[in-house]
Amino acid sequence: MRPGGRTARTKAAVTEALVAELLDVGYAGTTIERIAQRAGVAKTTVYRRWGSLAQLVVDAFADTAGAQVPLPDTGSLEGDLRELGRASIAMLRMPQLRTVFDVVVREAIHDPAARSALTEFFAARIANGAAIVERAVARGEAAEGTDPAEVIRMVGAPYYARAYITGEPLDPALADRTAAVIALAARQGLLVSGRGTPR
Amino acid sequence: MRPGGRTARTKAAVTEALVAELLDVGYAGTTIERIAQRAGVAKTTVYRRWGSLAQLVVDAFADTAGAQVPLPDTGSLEGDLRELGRASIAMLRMPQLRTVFDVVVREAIHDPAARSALTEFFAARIANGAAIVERAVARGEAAEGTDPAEVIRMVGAPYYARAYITGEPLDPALADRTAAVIALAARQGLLVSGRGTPR
DNA sequence: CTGCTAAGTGAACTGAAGTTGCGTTAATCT
DNA sequence: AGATTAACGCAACTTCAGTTCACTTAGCAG
Repeated sequence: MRPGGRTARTKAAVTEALVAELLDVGYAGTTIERIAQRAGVAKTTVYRRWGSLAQLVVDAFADTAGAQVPLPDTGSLEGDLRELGRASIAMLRMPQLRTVFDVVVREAIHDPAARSALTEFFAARIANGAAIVERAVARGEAAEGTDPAEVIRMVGAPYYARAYITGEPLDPALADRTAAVIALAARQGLLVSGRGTPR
Repeated sequence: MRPGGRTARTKAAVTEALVAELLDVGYAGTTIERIAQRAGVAKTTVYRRWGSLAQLVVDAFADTAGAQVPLPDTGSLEGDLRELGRASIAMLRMPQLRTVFDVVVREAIHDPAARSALTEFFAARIANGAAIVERAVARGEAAEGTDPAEVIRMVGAPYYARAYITGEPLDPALADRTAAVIALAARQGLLVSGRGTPR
């Protein structure tokens, strides 16, 4: 009963109903009872398997988030960082993805399960993006010893800060400026690991 | 009855009880009923004046957040930005302030009242910090036409992104590196308003 | 001092989220 | 195929946040 049986069908049905409900009535209006009804499942089932709405969302996110985004390779560090930034902005603008992401960010503030799902999501993205920086170092566009993780983190920070903290608009042009700033810093050796670098 | 009468006393008592409860049992464990009890007030009163726990927190935040933080003036842009960053990190580490801030950030994701409270809070901080950049331009440390708001925003982004999005640790040393990166970018004219600058 | 009104009180009520117990279905093992 | 067991369904129940309403108190005006 573990692999592709009833369990998997139920999970798929519930997850689909969840996303549909989130889009229809928003997180505030979403209830487990309605999701269960929509998925053609008893609410007991949902409560037993997930326990709460938040955990259900986190679970759905953790499943989806693994999708690898193809890394840009424009030939220059600044170009790659710009593409990376545009991808982040585009992601934050996809309604159905954003809805789920919003919930995870909210829950992560006080729920350890959501926190680790989100942290792992970014850890994977950062690890994935490191190749960009390594190529740049090889080309001499970034100083020897530049910390790849720190570069990728710095590139993403402005978008997320705007979207979730200051609440300011997300303009794709922001990616241009951010890429220029970080590429310059990397070239000048301001992002080498070690001094002034946490961890 | 408007000024310093019963109304004001009630508000003060409830606000104090709110913060105490948040610190004692966390947001998840906090209920309006307990706050009312602790404040020596009927829960009806709280429901009528604030309507929900979230709005109560937002109200408390909006009242407190006006406090002006003294601007650093170290004599150099990088030094000022570093101090600014350290202040942000320190703020995010004060438990009772952080508790309230966490709730506002959470609520801002789906509640317009919390969203505008938070956005206004940062707008004030950014406006306040602009003087640092203007001094730097006057000293020739930043390019003519550098957008003060953008500099301040960029300096803050990494801390908030770490605290609320990626969930990575907040090391005061992060302020050093961030200040160096942004100061360099400002000097090189990468943060002038106009091209590539949203709004 | 007397009356007026905004604000607060307390208790009863409502409704829906979440739980429990037991019977049923469906995948897996031999 | 029959036995086994994990997962699901259903209906009743519990619990508590949030509402309602009739009544009381405190500040203010004339």
